[in-house]
Amino acid sequence: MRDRVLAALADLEAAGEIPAGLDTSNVSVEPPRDPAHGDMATNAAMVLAKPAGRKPRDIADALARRLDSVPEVDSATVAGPGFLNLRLAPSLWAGLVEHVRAEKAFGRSEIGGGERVNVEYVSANPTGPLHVGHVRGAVFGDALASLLDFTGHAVTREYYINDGGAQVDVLARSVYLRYLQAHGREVEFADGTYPGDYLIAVGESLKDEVGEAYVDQPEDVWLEKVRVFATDAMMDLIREDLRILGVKMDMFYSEKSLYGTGRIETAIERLRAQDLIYKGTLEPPKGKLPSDWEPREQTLFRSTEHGDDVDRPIMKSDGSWTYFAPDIAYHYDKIDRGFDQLIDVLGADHGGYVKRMKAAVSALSNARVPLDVKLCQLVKLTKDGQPFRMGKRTGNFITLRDVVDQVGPDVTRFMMLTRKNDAPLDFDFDKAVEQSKDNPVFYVQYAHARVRSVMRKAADLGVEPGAPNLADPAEIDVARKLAEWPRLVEIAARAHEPHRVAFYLYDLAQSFHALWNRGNDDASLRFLQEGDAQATAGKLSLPLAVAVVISSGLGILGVTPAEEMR
RNA sequence: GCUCGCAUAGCUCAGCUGGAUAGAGUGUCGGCCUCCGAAGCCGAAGGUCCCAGGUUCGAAUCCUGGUGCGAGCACCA
Repeated sequence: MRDRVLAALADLEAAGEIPAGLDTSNVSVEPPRDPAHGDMATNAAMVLAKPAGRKPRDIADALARRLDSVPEVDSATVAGPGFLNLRLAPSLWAGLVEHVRAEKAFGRSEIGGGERVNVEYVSANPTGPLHVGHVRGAVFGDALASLLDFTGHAVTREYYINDGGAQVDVLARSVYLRYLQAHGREVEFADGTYPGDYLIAVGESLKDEVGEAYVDQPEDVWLEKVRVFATDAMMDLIREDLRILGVKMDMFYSEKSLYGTGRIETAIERLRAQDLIYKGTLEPPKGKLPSDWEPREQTLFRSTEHGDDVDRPIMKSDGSWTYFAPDIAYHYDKIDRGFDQLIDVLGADHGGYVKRMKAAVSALSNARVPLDVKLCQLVKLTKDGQPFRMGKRTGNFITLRDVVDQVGPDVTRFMMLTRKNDAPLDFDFDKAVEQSKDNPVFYVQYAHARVRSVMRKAADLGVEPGAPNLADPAEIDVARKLAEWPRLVEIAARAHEPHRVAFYLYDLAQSFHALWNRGNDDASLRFLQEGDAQATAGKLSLPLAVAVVISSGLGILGVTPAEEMR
């Protein structure tokens, strides 16, 4: 439609009514907020008034005369300060609905242009099963990846395994204690070990594997072996957790695999070549000083050159790498693999980490590869009106499995996407289980199920969908909502905001339910026209088109469209 | 103290990257099932879009400065 308007503008230009060479990039042609204004509206006259040296109303009038003669436009009227409202012919809506019904890929786009995008998400430490805090990031990252895929990007979904740091040693020692326990020894879980019950089984299977080989042996005999054994076991747990949530990764990338290969050194050298690495002593942090602060000379990355607030240590004073160094190497590896864009999905507690990582990626890629870090805020779990508390110390926390077992993967995923990622999310267990209208998942699935129900009945009657016949405002309303889908997908993809899809689906379901209920009052609006196969055929395309969009939208979110509600 | 994020109806939140009279859900009040599934629909009431400036035809949206809340802030990842 925008093309029509631009063509009309070109006509005006040719006719000498407006000056040539105007910048039309700000001209928008969109459905207006208030449908009473028309089907489409353009701000062309207001945008162009100033550069053209004409009054907005004059341009709008001239444009209206041109557009009136376009066949798809029923009427073009000037309103307000210079808006041009277009009323489109019903036949155009019918054509759209038919298109959507026949074209299952409606909404898919190629705006990504095959750009290679790496989405890293979850990346939970391999020290235990995933808990609720991880679920949000997992669902968000997964939906974002699907959204980018839907819009023509070549997406890689990736999990970074932090198996190189001190926390996996802690894990290994904790498993060792369980191993001793499996041999009947009395053990004590000191601070700084993981007491979770989930390690009992790991200790036992370690016993099955090595027998008594590690009992009463010094740490240097078993630590390395137990670490590998334990992290493998934890990753199996995590993979299983992801599976029940319906998250599929393309790639698990091990931090440990970076060590001893010179890759960290290579990445650091690359920074050094740009004079971004130096030895120095950081200023103490402003405000409250940590009690044990003392100045230390460290190897630092000059991240301030790339927008960070202070330079960051990459090497500890004892000469070993900080966690930041392998992270730099890991991101360098992503750049090296040829990605055009990187996205990290992290928990909100990593906020302080964003600038330094962006600085590193900017430096390593000569500012070629953008890194977008999406921080997911906390999930506040409530049940019976009471907040759930998780104690990491006690090893007592709500696991992903607890949530999925109780409410199912579909509800879990949808609920996690009903808030934008940078706002905290309330997850109410009772409502999630309740399956009532408080629960938006069911509202959307219900719409889909209603369509399927109609189709089953139509099939019984032997009626096939035919050319759509739309007349009633409620029908046009649904069609209009469908027409927004491709544009919404593009906006959501550009903004990296999959939650927009969830809200859109709710809106679409709403206008569909409204139409459905209009059928209660007005029999002519029912999809199944009793005893009139031809009329029924004309009605079936619209609900089918709705089902097409709902299922591809839910597909992006990773939620199953329901065939029927039970 | 610094950094990042958030602030919109009683409550929980959308708001299409600057458009017209700011929208849903929930709660309150009032209606709709001999009917393709009422797990639904329709209507009413409810607003200083945190405050103050600025940018322009036009601001909830962009900029500056405040206020409040949250998260983070040197050899932990």
